[in-house]
Order: sequence, then structure tokens, then C-alpha cells
Amino acid sequence: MAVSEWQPGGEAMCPYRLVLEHVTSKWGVLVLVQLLDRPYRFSELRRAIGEVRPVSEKMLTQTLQTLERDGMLHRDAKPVIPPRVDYSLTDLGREAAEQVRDLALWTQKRMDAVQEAREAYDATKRQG
Amino acid sequence: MAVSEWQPGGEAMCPYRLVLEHVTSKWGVLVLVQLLDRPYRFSELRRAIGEVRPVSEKMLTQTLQTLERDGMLHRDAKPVIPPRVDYSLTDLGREAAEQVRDLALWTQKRMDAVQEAREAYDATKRQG
DNA sequence: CGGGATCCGAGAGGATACTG
DNA sequence: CAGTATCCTCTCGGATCCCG
Repeated sequence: MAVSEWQPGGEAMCPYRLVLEHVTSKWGVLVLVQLLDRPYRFSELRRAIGEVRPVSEKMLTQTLQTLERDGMLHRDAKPVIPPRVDYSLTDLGREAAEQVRDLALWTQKRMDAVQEAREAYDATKRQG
Repeated sequence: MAVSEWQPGGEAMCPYRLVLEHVTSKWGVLVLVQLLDRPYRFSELRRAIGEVRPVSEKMLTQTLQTLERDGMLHRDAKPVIPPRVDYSLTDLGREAAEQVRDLALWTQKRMDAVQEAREAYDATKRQG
């Protein structure tokens, strides 16, 4: 299947590309894969992801809202003091998360091949 | 597997995330999937991708260089006038491209579910 | 034809302060 | 605690011009 067989036009005619960008975005990947483990609360999720790479409240909020709107995850806000909000994957989100995780794992597995290619590339670039 | 079990630290300790971002980037996806079809020349590739979404020469060049450096594709520059450069997937690139394509196809297939989720989300947001 | 170099605007993304 | 609002920085990415 060639790209040319896909829906042509701008983003308006290609809505799936936006979803793809959401789930493969910098923070989207980390959120989805983390939630494959179990449901998380907001701050708990922020701390967990922060072990890989610190994420601002703003970007985590934004990422969670985008993925919730796309139906990838469920937001359960309990009306208590202090507030408690739990995030979990929907069935749709789990399907996405598993594929994203697989792609991440593949990338990790083939990282040595990538490193090798980079060194070869950089070497030929330096000497012309 | 939880995110916390991955390599912690910044990008330096998490090199695979950069590769993941390269292959799932806006133009990376389109380039990889297009090349699954067959090898393409530069301008030919630009025209083909342009049917989905116009890409500037700069971004296509940049995307191709990044993916070549990561060992995802092979660049064959023939020393002729006018210049002729063919791009094709390496074995590594084909593995990546197939997974990216599968993820894109899954997204297209589930697009109706996403649309439904979005409408439900927007509806509840409007009325509180 | 296949790029490289430069300039520029728009949006991503971080830091901080504030709120229910 | 779980956000919201604001400001600010910096990168992404497009437009344009140039070269072998």
C-alpha cells in the first residue's frame, strides 16, 4: 500500500494522522505505556513518567486531555477533598498502547544496529 | 512493562526514544510507508507524499538524512548530470516501516470509534 | 535535479503563580 | 491534589535564494 492510496488533502481530509501523532507524541507514548501497567492518579503518573523524563504539569494535562478526547483513556474524577482523579486505558487505548509499546520495544532491541549505522554514517561524512 | 523499568535519565540515557520520534515523526511516517512500495527518487518521493500533504524540500531532505543516519534507508547518489538520487528501505527500515504502517492502518480502522469518543467528550464539555 | 543556507512566524513546551 | 492561567523561550517547519 502506497501513501498515495491514502486519503489525500490537508489535515481535514486526513483525520487519522492527527490521532497517530497524538499516540506517538513525546508524552503520549510515555503515558500510554505507563498506563498499560495499571491505572494511575495524576501526580503518581507524573512522578512515574518523570523517572524517564520530567514532564511539566501543563504538558501532562494537555496530553491526558487529548488522549481522553480521542477515547484512548478514561478519566475518573472522585468528588472528594482533596481531589482524586484516576486515569486508565479504555479498550481502544489499550490496543493503541500495545502497538506503541511494541514499536518502542522493537526500537530498543534494534538500537545497536542503529548505533552502528550512525557511526558508519558519521565516519563517511567526516572524510567526505 | 512499566515506563519506570526503561532507561531513566534524559535523552542521553534514552537514545531509543529519539529513534522512535524519528520514525513516528510527521514526515518520517509518510516517507517510510511510501518507500514500502518501491525505491523513489527525491522529487518523485516529494510529489508522491505531496498528494497526502505537501512537504517542503527542506523538511524532506532533513527527514531523509535523519532516517539514513539511523540506518532506516539507503541513499544511492549516481554521479550524473543532472543528479539522480534513489532512496530505498534497508532491512532495518522495512521492519520499522511495516510497524508504522500497521499502526497507521489500525488508526484508520478505528477512526470511527475515535470520532464517537470525541463527540461524546465535546458534548459533556459543552453542558458541564 | 538534489540539495545547502538563511530568514522568519507559529506553535510546542517549560516555569511560575494561582484556584477549587 | 489536580488542575488553570500567564508568560517566556526555543525549536519546528515553511519560504526563498543559491550552488554543483
